[in-house]
Amino acid sequence: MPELPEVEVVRRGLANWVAGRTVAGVDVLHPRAVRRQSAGAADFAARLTGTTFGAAQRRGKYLWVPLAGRGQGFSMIGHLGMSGQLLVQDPAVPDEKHLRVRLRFTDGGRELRFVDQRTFGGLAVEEAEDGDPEGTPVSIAHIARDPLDARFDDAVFVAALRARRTTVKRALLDQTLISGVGNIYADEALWRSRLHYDRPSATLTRPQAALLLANAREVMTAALAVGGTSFDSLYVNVNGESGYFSRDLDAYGREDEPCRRCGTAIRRAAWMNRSSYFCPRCQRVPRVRDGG
DNA sequence: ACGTTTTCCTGAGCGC
DNA sequence: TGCGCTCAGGAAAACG
Repeated sequence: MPELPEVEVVRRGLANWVAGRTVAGVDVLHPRAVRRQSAGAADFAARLTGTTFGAAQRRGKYLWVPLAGRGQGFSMIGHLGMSGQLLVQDPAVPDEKHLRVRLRFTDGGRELRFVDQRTFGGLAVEEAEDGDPEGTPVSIAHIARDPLDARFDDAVFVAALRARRTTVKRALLDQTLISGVGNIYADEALWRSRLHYDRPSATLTRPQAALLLANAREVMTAALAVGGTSFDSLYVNVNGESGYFSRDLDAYGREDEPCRRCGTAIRRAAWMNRSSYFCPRCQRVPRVRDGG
């Protein structure tokens, strides 16, 4: 499942393979893949055709490519959802089963393909913030910066986390508070911080909140260094290759396996229609003292 | 206004 | 063999 490190790997692939190339044509094979485009698939194709791609950017799990030439002032935004892939593929390679969008280039070289089994992801051409050299799409203004962004403000995050009336894992997954963290890296950051997912965020001390942030940053940096986390063929880089971080996970997906700190069996709990993996010994919810 | 729940989607895996 | 069920989960809309 693509979270920050996986999306960053894809962003780098786009920067390497499609920057400076001009779009010759667009095939939308599934309208749901461009549902963010309010005027529809034909509008998506028309807005891209003839534009030149700039350097790919990323915020959290969103990525985008600023457009130049006749697309000036707009960006192509993408989100991989759960199973989205952006592949740079030789035109001779047969269509993937779940190919949703194809972009062909004027140089006749490798095309860009958006492949997505579950169709939670998508592409769109959107207006960029006025005068922003990075072409940040207006529609993601509400997404917080991510912890690998030089402009992420640690002190603001720590204060906001402690001000929230919610639980700590919900807060980690709230992209308006901190972006890029999904279920896998949330569980990993909590494990490293010895915090239970249902811990009320307002009960964290300032050092605990700072440690949680540092651990989230650290685990995502480590994952990025080895190409991200892959469990199956659903997450790959633009060349179709998997990452290797899954072997280094300490909590996620390790139900019944021994905690690498204390040996206690890792537990999986149903949580918000998904799963939370945690060590029942290292990560306890502090008992709420009753009234007295 | 804010926090919580629902909704979207498809394929793998499993019990019967 | 096939059917129905559960699970995977990001983010925005809908809800309270």
